[in-house]
Amino acid sequence: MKIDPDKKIDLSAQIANAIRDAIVSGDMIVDERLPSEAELSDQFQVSRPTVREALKRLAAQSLIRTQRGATGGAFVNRLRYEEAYGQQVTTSTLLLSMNEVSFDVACEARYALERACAPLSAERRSPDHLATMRAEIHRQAQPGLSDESFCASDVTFHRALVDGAGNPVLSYQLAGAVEAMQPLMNMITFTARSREAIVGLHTRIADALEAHDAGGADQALVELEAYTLTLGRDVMAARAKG
Amino acid sequence: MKIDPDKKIDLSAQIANAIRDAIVSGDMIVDERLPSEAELSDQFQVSRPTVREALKRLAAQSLIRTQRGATGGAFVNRLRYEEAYGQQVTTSTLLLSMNEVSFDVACEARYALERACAPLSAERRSPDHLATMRAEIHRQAQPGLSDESFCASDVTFHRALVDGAGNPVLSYQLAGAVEAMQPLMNMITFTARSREAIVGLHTRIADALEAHDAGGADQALVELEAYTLTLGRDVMAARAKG
DNA sequence: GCACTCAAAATGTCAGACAATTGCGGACGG
DNA sequence: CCGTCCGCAATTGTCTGACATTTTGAGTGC
Repeated sequence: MKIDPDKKIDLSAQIANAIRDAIVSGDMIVDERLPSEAELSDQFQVSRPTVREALKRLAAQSLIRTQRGATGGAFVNRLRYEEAYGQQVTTSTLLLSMNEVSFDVACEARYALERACAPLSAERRSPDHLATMRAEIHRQAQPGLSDESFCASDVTFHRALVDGAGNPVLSYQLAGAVEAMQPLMNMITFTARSREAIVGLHTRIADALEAHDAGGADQALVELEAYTLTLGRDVMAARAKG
Repeated sequence: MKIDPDKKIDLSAQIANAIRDAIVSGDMIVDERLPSEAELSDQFQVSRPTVREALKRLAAQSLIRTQRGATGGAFVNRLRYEEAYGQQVTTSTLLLSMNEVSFDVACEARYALERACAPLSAERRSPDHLATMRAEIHRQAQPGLSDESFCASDVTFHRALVDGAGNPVLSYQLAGAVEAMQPLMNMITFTARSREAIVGLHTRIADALEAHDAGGADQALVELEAYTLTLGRDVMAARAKG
């Protein structure tokens, strides 16, 4: 961890990569303190601003955290699920919006992943998860709800479904897929009739999970995917025409 | 986009967040040029090093790219799948290694997600995907292969399975789950007998996908998950004893 | 023994300068 | 008229040095 030739890429990027590799490979463990900025600049033979740019790169990825004061410094950060969620959602959202991912493709991915969770969720969902789903269903049935709020509630409902599987790795992976869909879903205008259909399917999902009925949940998800797809296609068709 | 009070968090973080929000919200579009560092420091009323730290944070997340020279500057970067893959894998790997995720939980998540891809892959896999799988199966049957190479080949095989679904969003989401498992898989010592069993299951998966047999692929994946689980548990038991 | 003060260490921020790179336009020659 | 070359200007990359701010801990006085 001392390589800094006259490569073409930034010194700060090289230093950040060197430290990142040390962290990922396990050479530096969680909560271990990095050398101070002055020591690093001495060690890498660069100036302090360059070291700082490297540290900011790492901080942006939540690989380190910094603390001021006498016993302060930069520390290897324990990457928590909540932080990782946020980055995942941001990245997934941008991927979808910048790469002209069609509604169909995104929808297919989302429901394929959710259906992977459904059997586990049917087995393990807690009363808490069921309560969250019931509450969101109730909210979605309110007449005055805006389209944005309806979508937000939809996301909460589906996240409860995913979390019900009791597998944090699955929850983490799914967070991106489900939440990144929200901007696409927000384009849909939910009529009273379509809301009724969705609430009905949500109810069937919650009922099936409560009854530990994996097959029923899967079937309802398949129908929900098909219905969501038609709603999305209607929007696209209307947009193409208008 | 001009908020900089005397908050407690770094100015560079605030500036980075402001610009990130502008990008995520769509206020800045792909390939749009940001103001120069001098202009930004003027606009935000901070010094140029502070602006640079903010830009490095964004660059670390692949949100912008920079270019030197007269017509250079910082540009909103089109986030590509390949870049996102890398970050996803790094993040997932660290999440697993830093949060004491058990082999069982990681394994369950991985196969749940792969099984979500299997039906789509059975429908759409190209000859290319099949050829990749066959090649990796052949490699895995070589006697002199190291455990690491066997694991790497395993990852390639499963990525071909996932890519066969023809859904880039799915591929992106799965990349993290599959590749982040590799360090855990590397702990396993693959005996000749266990390799034979795995190669057999891989062959069944490839055969099923070639025959467009979603059910067969799913069944083989279920068996592969169960078998991988026993291998992992043996390692854990041996480690606990020794 | 307790509270207060102050020094030291570290990060955060600033100002100014120079180096390196790159595109563009103008000058020059054919 | 056209092409080539040179140099300038704009921009990022890097360095130096300084000061501000925060935090801890040790010393000091009561």
